[in-house]
Amino acid sequence: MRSPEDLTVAFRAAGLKVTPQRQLLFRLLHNNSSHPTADSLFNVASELMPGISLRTVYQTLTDLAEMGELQSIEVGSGSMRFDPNISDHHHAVCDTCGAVHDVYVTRAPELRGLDDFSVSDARIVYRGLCGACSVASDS
Amino acid sequence: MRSPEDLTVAFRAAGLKVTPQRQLLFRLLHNNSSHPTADSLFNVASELMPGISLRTVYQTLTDLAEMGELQSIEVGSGSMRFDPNISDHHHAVCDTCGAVHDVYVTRAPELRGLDDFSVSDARIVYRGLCGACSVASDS
DNA sequence: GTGCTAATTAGCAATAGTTGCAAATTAGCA
DNA sequence: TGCTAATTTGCAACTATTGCTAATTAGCAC
Repeated sequence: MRSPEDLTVAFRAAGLKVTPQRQLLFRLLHNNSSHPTADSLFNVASELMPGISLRTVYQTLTDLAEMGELQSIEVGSGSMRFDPNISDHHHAVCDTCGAVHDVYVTRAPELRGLDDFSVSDARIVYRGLCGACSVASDS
Repeated sequence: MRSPEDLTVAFRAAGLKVTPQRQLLFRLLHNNSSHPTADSLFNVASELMPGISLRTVYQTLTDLAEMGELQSIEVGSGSMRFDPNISDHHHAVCDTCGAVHDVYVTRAPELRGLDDFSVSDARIVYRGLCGACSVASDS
């Protein structure tokens, strides 16, 4: 995702308005690698801007995703997560703490059984134990 | 997933009862590669056994998944899908018709950025156009 | 076959996450 | 400064799923 400043320009160029709510969300998402849900973002945003609505958070996330500034990912936690890292990468989810980590895959897997299918996107979700939880379970 | 006959034995061995509802679902799932949702199974089951409850379909799917006879998969369609194919494979989803196909991957991808994470499972979801939809869009 | 008991079913309420809608507000332009 | 379309908010609605409970039933012992 681009910087809040760049997004301000991009939003205006797309005929979208730049409101204080959106600026706040731009800042909260920039360089955010926590893969937040709409709700967790709403909680943080509410501290800084009491009265902001969850609906607005959803709306802005949808706008950003439509502009290609965000990736929305599903990792089986029940709610959608948003990732401002739009480089080609995948995700690893800790079964214990639920944390989501970015993963880069160097060798594209080779497919079988996909004779008649043109692939436009591939997403890998790894599951397992993250470092911290793996240490915690040694006892 | 094992045959309805084998599942009957396995359920009883696990202290679970084998009801007509469950037997019907065993049959509907056996060799089923359509990756059905609970609701789509319920619709088919209702034709054959009017009065069967959606709740029972969910319950039986949960039981089968817990016994390792079914894989539950999420492909972003909003609802869980169930796959009686429990061999090591992945899925390809057509963006046009929504059909889900089984995919086998021969070469495990090599990871970067996962220093401290012990992977226990990996799931790949491909998106694109299936053969039929790709033909249909040539015009 | 009969009876017992725990498992199951069905129906409905409840929940979580998300989206639709409409009135009031506001950004951004002329 | 004023206009207008975009936005925000609050709430209702919606979908997929699970919780709960009374009534039913499978499967065992006899």
